[in-house]
Amino acid sequence: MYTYEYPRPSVTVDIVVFGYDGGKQLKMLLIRRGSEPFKGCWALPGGFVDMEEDLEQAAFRELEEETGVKDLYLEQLFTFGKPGRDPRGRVISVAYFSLVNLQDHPAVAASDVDKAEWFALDELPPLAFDHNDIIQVATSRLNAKVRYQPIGFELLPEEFTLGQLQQLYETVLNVEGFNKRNFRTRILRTGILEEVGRQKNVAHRPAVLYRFNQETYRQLAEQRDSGVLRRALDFEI
Amino acid sequence: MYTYEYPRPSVTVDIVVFGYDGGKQLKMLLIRRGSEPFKGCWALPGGFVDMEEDLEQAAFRELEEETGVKDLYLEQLFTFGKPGRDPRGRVISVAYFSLVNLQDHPAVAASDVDKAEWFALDELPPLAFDHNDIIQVATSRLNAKVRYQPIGFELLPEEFTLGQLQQLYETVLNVEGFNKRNFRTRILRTGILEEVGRQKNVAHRPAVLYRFNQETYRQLAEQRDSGVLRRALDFEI
DNA sequence: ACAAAAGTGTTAACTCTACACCCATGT
DNA sequence: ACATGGGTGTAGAGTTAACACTTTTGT
Repeated sequence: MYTYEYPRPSVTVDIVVFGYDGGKQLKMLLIRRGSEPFKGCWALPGGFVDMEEDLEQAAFRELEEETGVKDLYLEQLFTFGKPGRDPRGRVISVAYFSLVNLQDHPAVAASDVDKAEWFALDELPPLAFDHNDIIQVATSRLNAKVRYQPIGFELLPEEFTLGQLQQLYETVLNVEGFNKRNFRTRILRTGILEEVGRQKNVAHRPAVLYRFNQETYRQLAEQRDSGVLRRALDFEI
Repeated sequence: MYTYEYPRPSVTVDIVVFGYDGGKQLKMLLIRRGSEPFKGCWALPGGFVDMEEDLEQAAFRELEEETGVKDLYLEQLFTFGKPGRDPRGRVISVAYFSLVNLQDHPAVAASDVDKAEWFALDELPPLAFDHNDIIQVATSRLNAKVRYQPIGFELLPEEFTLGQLQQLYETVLNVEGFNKRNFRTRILRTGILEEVGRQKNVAHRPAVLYRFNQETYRQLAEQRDSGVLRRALDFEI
């Protein structure tokens, strides 16, 4: 038992993971709750922060424990703390946000009774707590992020074609039929893609495979932030 | 006394308020701590979240209690939770962020022993806790925000000239000598400024006074977010 | 030969940049 | 008259948007 002079809230983390498999739908990683409250209900992976671990560490730990998903990049999203958002009492939750490709993160292990699954974004089940609000904020963030950061880095496999990248952008922005010519010109002029080969065994002209050059990206982002470059690194399509 | 089955962290809010007075420096609102730890040291305004209040409410309350500053717009910045950031034990702090004009928020009341003061950004005193880190994150956020949101809304008095707005942008972006012609064209074409009169009693051609039209801004932002407009509302100067 | 997707050339409309210049006011 | 900051015209460079076209592969 732990005793304090003033009442204290509990602190949790919740993790919103968007996954992409090359199709026309983004997916999201959810778990089925094995215990009360909301037992049997779908929810975002997450749980209580331990006293000696950093918030981000807690997010990595809970995510792996509950879904088996690991080795990803987490970004803090927002902290939800409205009184009453959790029936167990005052619970403040720091939400994290991630983008992964489903090929590299297919494993969805179950810890004990919980179950984890990828859901298409437009077929999400009813969710526990205020997790709909959290997903709403995450979706807005993704839509904003796509305009100024190269999300392909995270959502596509290591090597990809410009066609795949364009399909991804159309999926995330929920539009169709970007002009191929102009999409290519825009992406390539940023200079952050590196040719690494060609497709093999496809029933059409094999596409050039590209890889994101993280180092080039880092340098350009730094130059932009320090004001040297003004209009570089514009991911508006 | 309050007793729990598992240990719990404390949760605080800290508020980063940037102020602008028309000059070449932004200012920041700090308080002098009247109690341990870091007694006598300068720090961001902030304090413990009450059990029945929302996080944002706590930020408003602490800010007013400690500095007298109120009636401002707060935006959540980031949550800092590294173990060891506070000598009192595990303390997780949700940081908020605000922009105000100093004319409308000059009052800097002292609650009991604490003192509150505006400091020029490049003359900040040594700060308590990890408040330097928090300010660092806030400064980055401001620099990013200036590119896609009309910060003049918050940092300038209700009515202002394009000259004042340009001075503000030069201050925030830390550059000099934007081309006046092009600055004007860019700002005016967004359509979010509304003419409200002319300067009086100035020793030069009186400038047109403008006001931000919040309603127009809201509509444009909505259209952009829903994908109707693509390149509207670009605040890149 | 065909289907399928990759990839290219080109042009008219538009936007950006830079610089020079004019304007209205108080002293 | 002049200092001061407000405000405008414009041309050349650069970018965007749109469309039609060519290329390379497997079947």
